[in-house]
Amino acid sequence: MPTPPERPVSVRRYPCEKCPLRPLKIFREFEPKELAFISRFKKGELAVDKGATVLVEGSHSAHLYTVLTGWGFRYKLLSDGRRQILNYVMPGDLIGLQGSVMGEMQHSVEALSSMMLCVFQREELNELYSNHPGLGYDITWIAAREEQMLDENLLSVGRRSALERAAYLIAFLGSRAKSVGLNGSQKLNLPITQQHIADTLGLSLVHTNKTIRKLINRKLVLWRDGGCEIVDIEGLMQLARWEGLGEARRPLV
Amino acid sequence: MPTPPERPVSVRRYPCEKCPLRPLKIFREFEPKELAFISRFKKGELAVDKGATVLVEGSHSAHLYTVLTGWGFRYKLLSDGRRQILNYVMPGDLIGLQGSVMGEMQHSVEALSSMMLCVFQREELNELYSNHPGLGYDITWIAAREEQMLDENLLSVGRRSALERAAYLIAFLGSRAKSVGLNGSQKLNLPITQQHIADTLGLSLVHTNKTIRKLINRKLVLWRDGGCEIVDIEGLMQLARWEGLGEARRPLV
DNA sequence: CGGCCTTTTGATCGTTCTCAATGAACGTGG
DNA sequence: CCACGTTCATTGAGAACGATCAAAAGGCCG
Repeated sequence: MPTPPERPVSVRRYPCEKCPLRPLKIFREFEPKELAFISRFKKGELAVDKGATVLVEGSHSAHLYTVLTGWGFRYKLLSDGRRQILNYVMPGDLIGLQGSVMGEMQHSVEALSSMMLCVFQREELNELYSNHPGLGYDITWIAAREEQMLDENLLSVGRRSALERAAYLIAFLGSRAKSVGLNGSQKLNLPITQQHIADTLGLSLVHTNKTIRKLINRKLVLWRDGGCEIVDIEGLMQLARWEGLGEARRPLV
Repeated sequence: MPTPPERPVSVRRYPCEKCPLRPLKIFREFEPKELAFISRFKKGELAVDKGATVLVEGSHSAHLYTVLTGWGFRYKLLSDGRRQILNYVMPGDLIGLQGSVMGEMQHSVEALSSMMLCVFQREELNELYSNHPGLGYDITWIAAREEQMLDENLLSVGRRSALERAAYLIAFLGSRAKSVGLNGSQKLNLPITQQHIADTLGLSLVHTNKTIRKLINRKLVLWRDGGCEIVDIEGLMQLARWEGLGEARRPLV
């Protein structure tokens, strides 16, 4: 049940100067001037409920968002309802760039948990490019990183077996979550259902279930509390023949 | 047989002012200042033989290329040799942006036909962003477009049947080729083997052959002269439930 | 002519899908 | 507190799609 996007709340509980994400070592440091611009660029915060639709394919959104907290996913639908999840979004990720740059969203975004988003005004992107070329470069960097993740996903869906695919996906999400500090102590808990995994891997729900059971039997993951917990990420990576994400520091807009 | 990238030839048979691509209606018009910068940004031309490797996964290329003529494809390999073709490149496309922006190529690029590439110096990207924000924005635009194509491909490989996938791919390549004027008269001829199609769709070669035969029997395509000829692109799109590419004019760097 | 690459075909195998049903966990309203 | 609906996970059986194996045919080029 798609919920229409809320209008941004104007309350700003997280001023950019006190951004909880920025101190993470994975993000590059910003010049004070850049930070000041970002702070001005930011129009407010938007709270999104679990299950709500953040952006809809075909819409012309006037906004660009950065995820502050929570998880979501990008997906596309075929006209008969088949769904393909393209990628997941988590804290620090930019959403809606495609719509901002190319005019119309070609995919939808849904919240996997409740989320808090920073809201930016699409029109001011031009000013960003004009006055802060470093930030413009950063946006390209972010787009290139998204492309890299998609390449990896496409390799997986196209050429890995069901078991390898599942192992890859879980290791991939675990690595990303860890890099933004989403691991309570050591254990990574992914807030996704098996239906999400199926729609990401291009498999049926039933076969996905049987595949995950194999991962559980191999003591690579656990399934509890309605989500997936990673036990042995090294084992998952080895099974999937996956090298892991690059460790480069990245920009946070 | 991967051929190491040649060093750029300095001969410039195609000065930017006389670029054969720029007049095409699909590309947006550039300011004289922008054109002058691009012309200075361009370091030369590189001729690549059919079958040669243009960029290698893992390498740190100092160059960024725009395709002037010819076809190629981007791909990734698993350690046991399974290959996934990620996307195709044709005139007007930028290649190597990932390597330029993020430091290391995460995929390889191979020439499907002989190609002519415009060579740009990676280091000068910063100057581009600083002095020509409009061009910086364009590069982001190009990256977002690539992401959009990948989304579409991922949907296809993940959720379409073999027949739909093949129809989608051929229609997709045909549409792109047409938009850059690669249709000799009306007929579109794609210079790819069935092995390429198989590696793009995530299918085996044998099954790909049988699938293409069905398309031929339905009079949607022909196969001749070692390549694919499109007969009925509407029929292909309908079979794949594909809406077609957006018609927006795009930048050409 | 002989060798290579690509396409084609048939036969069999196995992975994954579909259908159908059940079970477990949770929240809600009576 | 319990009955009920809902969502998500699980299981079995049979069917279908696509993979693999093997072989041959066609085209191209030296």
